[in-house]
Amino acid sequence: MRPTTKDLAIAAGVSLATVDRVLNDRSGVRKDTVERVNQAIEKLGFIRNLVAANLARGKDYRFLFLLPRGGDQFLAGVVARITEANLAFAPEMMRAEVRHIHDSDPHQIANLLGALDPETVDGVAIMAPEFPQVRDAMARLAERGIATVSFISGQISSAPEDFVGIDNRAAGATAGRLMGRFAPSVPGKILVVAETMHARDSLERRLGFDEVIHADYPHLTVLPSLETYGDPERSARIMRASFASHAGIAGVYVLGSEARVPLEIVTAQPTRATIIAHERTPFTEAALLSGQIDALITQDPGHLVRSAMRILRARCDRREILASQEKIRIEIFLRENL
Amino acid sequence: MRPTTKDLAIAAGVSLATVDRVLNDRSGVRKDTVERVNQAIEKLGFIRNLVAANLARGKDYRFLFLLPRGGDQFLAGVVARITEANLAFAPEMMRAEVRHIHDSDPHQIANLLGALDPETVDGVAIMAPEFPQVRDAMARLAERGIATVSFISGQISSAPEDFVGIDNRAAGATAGRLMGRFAPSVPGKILVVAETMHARDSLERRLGFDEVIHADYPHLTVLPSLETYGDPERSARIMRASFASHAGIAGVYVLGSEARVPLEIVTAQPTRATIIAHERTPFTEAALLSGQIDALITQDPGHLVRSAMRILRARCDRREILASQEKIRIEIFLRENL
DNA sequence: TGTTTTTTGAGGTGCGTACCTCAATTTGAT
DNA sequence: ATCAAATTGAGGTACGCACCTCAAAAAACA
Repeated sequence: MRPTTKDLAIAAGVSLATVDRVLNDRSGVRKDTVERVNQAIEKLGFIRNLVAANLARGKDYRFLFLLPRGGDQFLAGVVARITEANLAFAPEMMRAEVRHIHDSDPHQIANLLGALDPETVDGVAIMAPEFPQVRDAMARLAERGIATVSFISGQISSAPEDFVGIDNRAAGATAGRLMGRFAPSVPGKILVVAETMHARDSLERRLGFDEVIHADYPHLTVLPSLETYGDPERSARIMRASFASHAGIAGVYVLGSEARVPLEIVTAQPTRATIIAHERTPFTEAALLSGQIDALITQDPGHLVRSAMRILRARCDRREILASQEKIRIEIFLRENL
Repeated sequence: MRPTTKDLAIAAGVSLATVDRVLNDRSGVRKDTVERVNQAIEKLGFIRNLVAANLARGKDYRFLFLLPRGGDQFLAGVVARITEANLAFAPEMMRAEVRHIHDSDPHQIANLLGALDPETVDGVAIMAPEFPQVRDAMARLAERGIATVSFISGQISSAPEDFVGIDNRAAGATAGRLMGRFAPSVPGKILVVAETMHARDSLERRLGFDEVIHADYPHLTVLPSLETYGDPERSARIMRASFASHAGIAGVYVLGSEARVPLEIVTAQPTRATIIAHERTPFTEAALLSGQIDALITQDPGHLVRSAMRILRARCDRREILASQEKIRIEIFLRENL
């Protein structure tokens, strides 16, 4: 059986009360006593029963996901996974809510973060573009004892362990490698379509993509990124224009998670181009199956959500995480492994 | 706050004892009383606090992983993940041990399974080839109240929800697709190397591989599978023979998880061939990074292990699992997304 | 109707920990 | 040595539930 606090007390030659003081680092214990208890912990291999601890404390973990408002299918998937995770984590006393933000309004975001009450929220996962105000607000949250992680789109400042998401440069490089290997080995042009190049994710993906293409597939020319601004009409217009002005488009790389319009335009062209897109949504899935898309680079929304919650919980408990479980993989989907 | 058994008792108009009898379906409660309690559960949205329940019961979950004896790097990785998972799941009172078996001795395996004591083992994850004896032994385990899942290599009989691992046909198909797209579009031959074609996994992978190649890349000819029987010398010999007798080998597909020898032989050849292998090990990883291997089809050992443990635990608790979390993905690794 | 059987209630104990109080002991400063 | 301050011990209650016992109430039967 696992050693309990009682065993600890006996082994350290102190009382339960003292063990308790050490474990929850309350004041009023001499240094050498603390040391003795810690040695006993080491010696017995004591693992604190967090389950019992939380029972006693009556604690549950309440987390918040701050996500951009928007009709994105990918985001919808994330929200669905949060709902699922609420069920899966209910026995472990974890709950998460979603709150939507205008991702172009740093002021609103900062205000929202500032208004969070440590009494009602234990941790926040934030998906927002980089703004100094947001970064500062996150820092202040930490001071007030609310755990934070950047979610999917990392803040520059954030340390790797505070970021839940993929390495977007590597994701772009992966897309580049696939494009290079899938496209014919003859000179051709690559169209890159993004919602906006103001987002850090897009920039990094493009960077990684270009690196690989330039290094290993010099016969391919990557054209300047087209920005759709999430507007279907604009999207269709600029894409048609590109096809009109560039002959020999061999591939299309859709950076963002909204691939519908770009895809329609491409498939309407007479020549076949290799298409690589990001994120798995009902739409991209169908397109991959039907052969319209050649490959999908994705991150698993379910994993993202659960990972964020586990990390926030570990932060609350001042515990280490199991790094290998929390590393979000850059997944490649072909029709066969969907 | 979440409703407790007390709230339930009040809402149902019965005593705590009766609620307890219903929850743990003990006998001695009239049908309509059971019904009333269940309605109260429904109405309040009562979720039993499994954590407290297990505390009270003093229960912990002890699982067993039955793995083939063998020096395979992939298997070594699995074992390492089990050790890790023991740490990660310790707060949830789950433990797992590894026991090695001779995977060619169904009798020994069946005996071992038969000797398991429900008092000391709550669940078993079994990685073993298909033998009637093993299947029967697994069925008998279930009767004795020990949960079982097939691990990595599924038994024919096993229902999908009793299997933790990937769809090997799809994995083979994925390899086929990559091979088809990576290899030059000119006639060529594909070498397939396996440890043994007696294992179901190998057969299925080959099947999926062939399907895709035949359907979409008719210029490629898939040669009969070479079997290494895990013997490096034999392996080297038959591969050299193949290269000697076949001109124009465009690709090599390494079915099993031991790619070292095949790779050495291939890279010693004057002509460059596309190489696709399975499983991520220190060796294949290095080979992918150095460009010797073109792609890796993998399943995540950490995910496999944790998934098996979560599923076994859910079985013990007679709970549903979160299917999306337990689906093991067929991962594709290129150098860029490693 | 009385009698047996079934069902229900009331209450207790314990799981491993948190957190509280109060008194006893030790320590440090003077 | 003396006194205040810091440290420690002993013991209690609680968390939500499982599991036990015993008695009371209700239902089923004769």
